[in-house]
Amino acid sequence: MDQKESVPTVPRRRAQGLGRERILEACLNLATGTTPDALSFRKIGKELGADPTALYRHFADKDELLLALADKVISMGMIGYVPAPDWEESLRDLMLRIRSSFLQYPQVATLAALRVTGQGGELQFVEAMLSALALAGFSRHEAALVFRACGDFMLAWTGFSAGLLLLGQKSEQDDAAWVSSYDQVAEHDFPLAVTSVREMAAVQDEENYQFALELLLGGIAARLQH
Amino acid sequence: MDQKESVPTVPRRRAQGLGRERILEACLNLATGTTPDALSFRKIGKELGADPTALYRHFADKDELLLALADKVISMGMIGYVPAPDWEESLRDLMLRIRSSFLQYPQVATLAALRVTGQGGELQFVEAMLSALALAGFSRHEAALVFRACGDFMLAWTGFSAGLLLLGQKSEQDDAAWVSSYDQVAEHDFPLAVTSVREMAAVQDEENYQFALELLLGGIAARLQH
DNA sequence: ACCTGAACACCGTTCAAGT
DNA sequence: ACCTGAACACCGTTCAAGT
Repeated sequence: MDQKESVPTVPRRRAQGLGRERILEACLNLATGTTPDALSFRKIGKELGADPTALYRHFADKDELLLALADKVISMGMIGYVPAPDWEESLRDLMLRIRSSFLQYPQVATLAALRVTGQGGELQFVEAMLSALALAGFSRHEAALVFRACGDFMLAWTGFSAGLLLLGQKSEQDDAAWVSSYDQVAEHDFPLAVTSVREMAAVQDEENYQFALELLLGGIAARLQH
Repeated sequence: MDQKESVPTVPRRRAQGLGRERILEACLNLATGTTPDALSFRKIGKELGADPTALYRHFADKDELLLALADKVISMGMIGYVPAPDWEESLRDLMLRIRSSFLQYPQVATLAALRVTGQGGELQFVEAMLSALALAGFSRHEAALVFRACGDFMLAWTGFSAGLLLLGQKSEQDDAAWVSSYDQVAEHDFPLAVTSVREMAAVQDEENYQFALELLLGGIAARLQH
């Protein structure tokens, strides 16, 4: 009630100050979409209406900014998650929702897929995964191994997919070149490759991930029956 | 025998000319090791004793150079491959040998894991994979789906692993930070994560890939039994 | 026909200077 | 306490000029 605390707690106080939260918001805005280098300091600065180097006042370097962004993206992906009665359903849900959250911000996904944030969102995800694996009946040791396999499977493939999104039309050119180059190959030398190239090139990344995920989950289930 | 053709065909003719082969060799030399940006045009030029921009005389751009490099690496990985009597053994072999060939040149792996070379090495790999899947009894359509799942699993994870190699000690710092940050978390809130973090962090990437690969192969085998 | 070197538009990061 | 702007050492790529 005195002069110091009389400033009302309306959200717009210190609106022109930078602050970590405002910076992270601006970064997520920029990271929607598939522009490579969308997250350069110069572009973030422009988005914020501030000098690029002002960011160093709030984050030690690009790395720290990136990890904070990544954890935010994981947290957003965990919103609304509820464990299913079936452990396999929970695993599937987790490995789809974090992936799709990352793919909304491809630039964050490519840069942070191989990093450990060590922060809240990641903790939620890890706890949920381990909980599902415990429910499945895995021992603590086995659960740790299966978690790493699943987690890195998801992160590796998500980084891969995000890279494809950022490649954009270059990736489509690759697929076209795949078909046309195999068409010029002697069918006698590579009969299976030449016959199947169209079918293989037609597979879209998202269905491919889901198919591989089912294979992986199938392998995990098979492992439970000794 | 006349003056034009009298130059002996010893290997050292046009030794100072650049040529695609010499450039590719120099690139592979530079790409051994885990230096990020080892394959910049300026560094390649230095390695060759030529101006960086001279490369544009032999490759349209960095992309074309990269695809040629990637295909060379795949070809090297296929050397000595012989199909096993067991289809599962062949798949495993292929998905380990191409990975390990790429990981000898991490810089090539990160840059080219999500590209299609459309060239000879890739053709050999694709044909060998499809051949193993046909032996397993998969239909043409199913084989195409399983190939894409296996191929992209291998490429995605290999790109992931190469990225870890290039991160170097930063990646080790991440693992250390993983353990220490979870140690500061209330065990009541995240009991499983806090209990298992050491065990999870201890898993090495190579064993992790091999474990996940076995799960995937298990899932494929399970799928064959309807 | 092939190579050179200056130049352009970008990076992340540092640091002295401003307010 | 926070922000600015010039500077540094890098990128890939283009282009006029050399031989």
